[in-house]
Amino acid sequence: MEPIITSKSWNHEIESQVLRSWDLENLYSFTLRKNNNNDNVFVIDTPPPYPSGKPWHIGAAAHYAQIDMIARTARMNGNNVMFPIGIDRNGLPVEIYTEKKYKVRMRQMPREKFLELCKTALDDLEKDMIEIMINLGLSGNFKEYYRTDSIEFRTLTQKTFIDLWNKGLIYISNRPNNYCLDCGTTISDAEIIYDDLPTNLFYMYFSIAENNKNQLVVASTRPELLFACQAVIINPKDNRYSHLIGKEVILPLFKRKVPILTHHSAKSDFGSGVVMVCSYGDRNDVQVFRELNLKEIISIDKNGYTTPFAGNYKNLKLKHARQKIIEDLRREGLIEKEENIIHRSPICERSKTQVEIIPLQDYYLKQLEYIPILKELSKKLNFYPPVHQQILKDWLNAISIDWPISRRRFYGTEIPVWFCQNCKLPNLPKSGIYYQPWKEKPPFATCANCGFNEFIGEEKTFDTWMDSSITPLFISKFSQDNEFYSRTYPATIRPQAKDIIRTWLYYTMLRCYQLTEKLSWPNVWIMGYGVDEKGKKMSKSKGNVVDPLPIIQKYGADTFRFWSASETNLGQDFRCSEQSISNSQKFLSKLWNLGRFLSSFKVPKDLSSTESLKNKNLLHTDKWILSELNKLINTCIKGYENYNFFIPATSIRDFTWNVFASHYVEMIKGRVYDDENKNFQISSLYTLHRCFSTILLLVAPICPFITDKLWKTLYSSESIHKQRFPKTDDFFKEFEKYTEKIIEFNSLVWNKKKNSINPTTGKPLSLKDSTSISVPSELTEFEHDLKTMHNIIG
RNA sequence: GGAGGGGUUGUCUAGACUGGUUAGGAUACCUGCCUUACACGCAGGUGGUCAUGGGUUCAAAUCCCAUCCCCUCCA
Repeated sequence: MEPIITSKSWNHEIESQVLRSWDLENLYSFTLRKNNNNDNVFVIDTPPPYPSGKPWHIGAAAHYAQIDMIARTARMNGNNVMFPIGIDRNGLPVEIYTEKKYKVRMRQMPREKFLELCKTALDDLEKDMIEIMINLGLSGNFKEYYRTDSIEFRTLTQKTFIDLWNKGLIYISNRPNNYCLDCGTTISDAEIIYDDLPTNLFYMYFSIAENNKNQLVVASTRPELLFACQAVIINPKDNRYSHLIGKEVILPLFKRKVPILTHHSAKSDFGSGVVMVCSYGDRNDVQVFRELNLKEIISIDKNGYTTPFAGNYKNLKLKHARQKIIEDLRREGLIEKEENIIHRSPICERSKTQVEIIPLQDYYLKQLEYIPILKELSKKLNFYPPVHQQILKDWLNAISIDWPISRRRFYGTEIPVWFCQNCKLPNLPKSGIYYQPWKEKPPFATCANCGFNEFIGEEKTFDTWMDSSITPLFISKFSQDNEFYSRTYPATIRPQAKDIIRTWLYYTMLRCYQLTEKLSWPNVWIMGYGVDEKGKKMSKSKGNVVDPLPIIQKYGADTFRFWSASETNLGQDFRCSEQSISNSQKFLSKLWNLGRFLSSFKVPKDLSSTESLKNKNLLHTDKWILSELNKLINTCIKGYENYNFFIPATSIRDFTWNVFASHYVEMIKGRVYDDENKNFQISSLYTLHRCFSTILLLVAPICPFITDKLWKTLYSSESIHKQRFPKTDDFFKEFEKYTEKIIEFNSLVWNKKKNSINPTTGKPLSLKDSTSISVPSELTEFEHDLKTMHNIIG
């Protein structure tokens, strides 16, 4: 019989045909079965990726490929799988991208216009991501993919804000924040880069208040902030100054008394070991002010001028104030010495000027009081792998302030608040509608507090995590469709990357608990990140980001997916090298060619029935490989139970290539072609197909394209993705013991032939040449197949 | 500075929780082979002080302590 499959290798261009067939069959659609409580609904809280620039990250593509394996695993276990697809589109990265791409400045153009540009940029970036996800074979809901900047999503974000505000969980407060004087705006930590810059370290004389004489030397790089100094600190272990603790010093020039306190952040070996704490020279000052409960003195205004607190030095550009203060200190002999040092300074990513820290009004979501309950809930979370639970645990122990949720940014969900022009108090609208207070009139006429009728709309937007932390609510139609919500919330599993446990995972737990009093999912699956060939994290600034698209186009999605699964264990970082991706292609080729071989032979009818197995009159070689196959099924099921695709991928490859193809197929070749001996032939054909169809089923979640193509070619018109995983049986367990002996014997024969010279050709014996060797007694039951395989005579 | 993860052949990686034959695989390299599925293949081979030092043990890649180095996150 001629093989149905003729091509000698798996052509990944077939993948697009397979994709079309899935679409036509509507294979992956999700609908709740009516009034069915045994629906086995399996909800994946898919991470909505952020289109922040090109190219998309190869590690991210691998991440989504594996999330799809979770969905396919669940389906093959008989679940009704809801696999939503979303795109996260709010926030800062796209603003920066837009500014660069269109060469504009966000604050130097109409807000409306800038938002339009961001949208255009996002649409463009999003297209690429969606295309990659589809081509990767993701079995998600692309027809109704959601965007976090859609009216529906933003309405929900605003609703949750309004609800939490009404519950008293949100407050407005003045707190120090990063501020770029040059750009005239608050900036987030993400916009700060650090640079080692030369500066002067001034050793200044402070006098002890008791006698106004004993002088204490304080070293600082920021003498211009002297007037905002509220304490000097010393390391508690530094015994040079222990006699001064609790006393006061007098500030030079300003003659104000401040206390001498201890704090662990003072480094004894830096400067004189005495540090002045001003509001605010750097991040550490902020922390010390908070921890030592110091009263802040606002030193700089939004325009970069010194405040009236600077006395003689008020209303000066910070630079001028610095010059003047240093001059005066020198003139009065208050400087012991000056040193040139290199200082690690925070720099604004765009203006390249130093970032200042000034207090600004922001919104805060209460989280501190929720930490104890979240700690309890986190114990109930199943982590895959368990080791990463620690990251969440550590974070829950590290949180020290409430969450600042407002940003002075444009492309985000607007904070739905209007301030009364008269009493200045905030007024909130009813939830359920999308509001844009920066350009809209409020949906109410008078102030709830004083009755005045003029308002100013809030211009700030939310931190993007305010949006993305409610994905489990959005996908379950929270507050929209109660029936749907009650059956899809909590979700089943949250798959996500390791580096956003402190943010996405934590914020989702917090927010969903505050809104529903439930844990948003019982299972969390954590993947490591894709690093470059040298093991370093990929980043745009390093320029080592690998674009997944050309790789997928070159090798195909299944190769990419198989590589991703077989590269490293769950949760570990994985190296991305084209070499190893290209190696994965070989396995698909192997699979394809096994299929080609099998496609020459008729498929037995009762292949999938386990019952028929017992009644078959199978030969020993066949029983042996079935015992090994059963071991494989066991291993794979265990791996899939933990959503650890490394285990099935590597064990399937090993079995298929190194046991099934190399030994079993070679052993039974004689029998499958031997039409004279029907019983022997039937036994081998049955076993061949049983093994191969099982392999296809087992690897289907990892390589959905090639398996579906082979499945439909050989076994059924119904897609492999409608099938269940194979079940184990122990019928032939006793044959496992032969594996090692069989491999050993085959190796022995191959070696013997290699080391024997064929007298006519003068070359080593070919594998088809005959030889004489005795089959060991323990393998007597396999003698027929072994002799045919090796052409053993005598 | 704090926390977490890791160091196994030229390169990548399994094994470590639960100590026990020759440390498994992939790739690269070398040698032979077109053998009725596959040269994207088959067969054979070279290559390892399991980071370093110490401890526990009859026995350590594995457990304990210390040190060094790398990566990531936070400051």
